[in-house]
Amino acid sequence: MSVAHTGVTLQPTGPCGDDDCGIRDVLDRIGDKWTVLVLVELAKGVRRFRELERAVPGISQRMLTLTTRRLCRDGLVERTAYATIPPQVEYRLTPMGASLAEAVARLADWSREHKDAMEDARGRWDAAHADEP
Amino acid sequence: MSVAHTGVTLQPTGPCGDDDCGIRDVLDRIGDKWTVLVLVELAKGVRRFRELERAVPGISQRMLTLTTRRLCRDGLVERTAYATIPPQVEYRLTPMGASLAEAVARLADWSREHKDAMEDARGRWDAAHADEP
DNA sequence: CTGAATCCTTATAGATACTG
DNA sequence: CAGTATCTATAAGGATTCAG
Repeated sequence: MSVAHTGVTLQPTGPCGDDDCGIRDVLDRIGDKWTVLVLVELAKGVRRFRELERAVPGISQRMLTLTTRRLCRDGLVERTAYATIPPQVEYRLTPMGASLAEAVARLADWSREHKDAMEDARGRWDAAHADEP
Repeated sequence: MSVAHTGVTLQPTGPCGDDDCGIRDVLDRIGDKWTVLVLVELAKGVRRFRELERAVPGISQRMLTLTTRRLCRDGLVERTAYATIPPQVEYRLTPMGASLAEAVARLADWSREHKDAMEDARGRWDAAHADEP
């Protein structure tokens, strides 16, 4: 399980620069525009393609296809296709995908907790730098 | 706003449909290429501009400037400039920044725990789809 | 040393039309 | 319904130069 509640888990001289501590790996996967939204929606239960499309407003068919495929490829989502007419495809999180969704939800917690403080900070910053180019 | 014209403007994705859980908010902030790396480096202690540049290999001066400025603006990092010659500028995490770094470290934990499983999954997927376009 | 100002390349994603 | 296939727009990031 997790370690270190006292600070960021890092090695003393910290190779978080050269080949980092795994942070870039996750972000390369969920850092895009749609992945987490699909992930979070699937965390609510099994969804069909069209259901996902409606549940994630603004996503294009193309991006949903690419996003789900990447998630499947990474073993985070399982795809089940039924040879019916019209076709029917179900997506569901794998256990690994669910654990990622869980970890991501923690970040969302952080966001909600600090949203106001950050907006205040931005307000102050913008006010203090209102003159500069 | 005065930051916009310099280049970095992570486009807001808008509310995540019915319930914006805050996930997009965080990712719009740390989902870029450099922010978390700088964040994690600063979690190790106070750093000067050049120290950061060396500690985060591959980052350009421009991106380091933009990244630190954004972090400062959001109240995650505090900047202290000394009017020496040559100039000397120190960056350090605020408590809020430290708490974000902590949350991000949890995600890194997840990554390390599942890195192998994901690579296996990708290997299987690629093998199973070796023929298709 | 710590930036700011420009120009330029390339990922990423949006729009649209087509298909089994 | 669940995708493919193109084409295009945009902005994120890189390289370089200049400045306090």
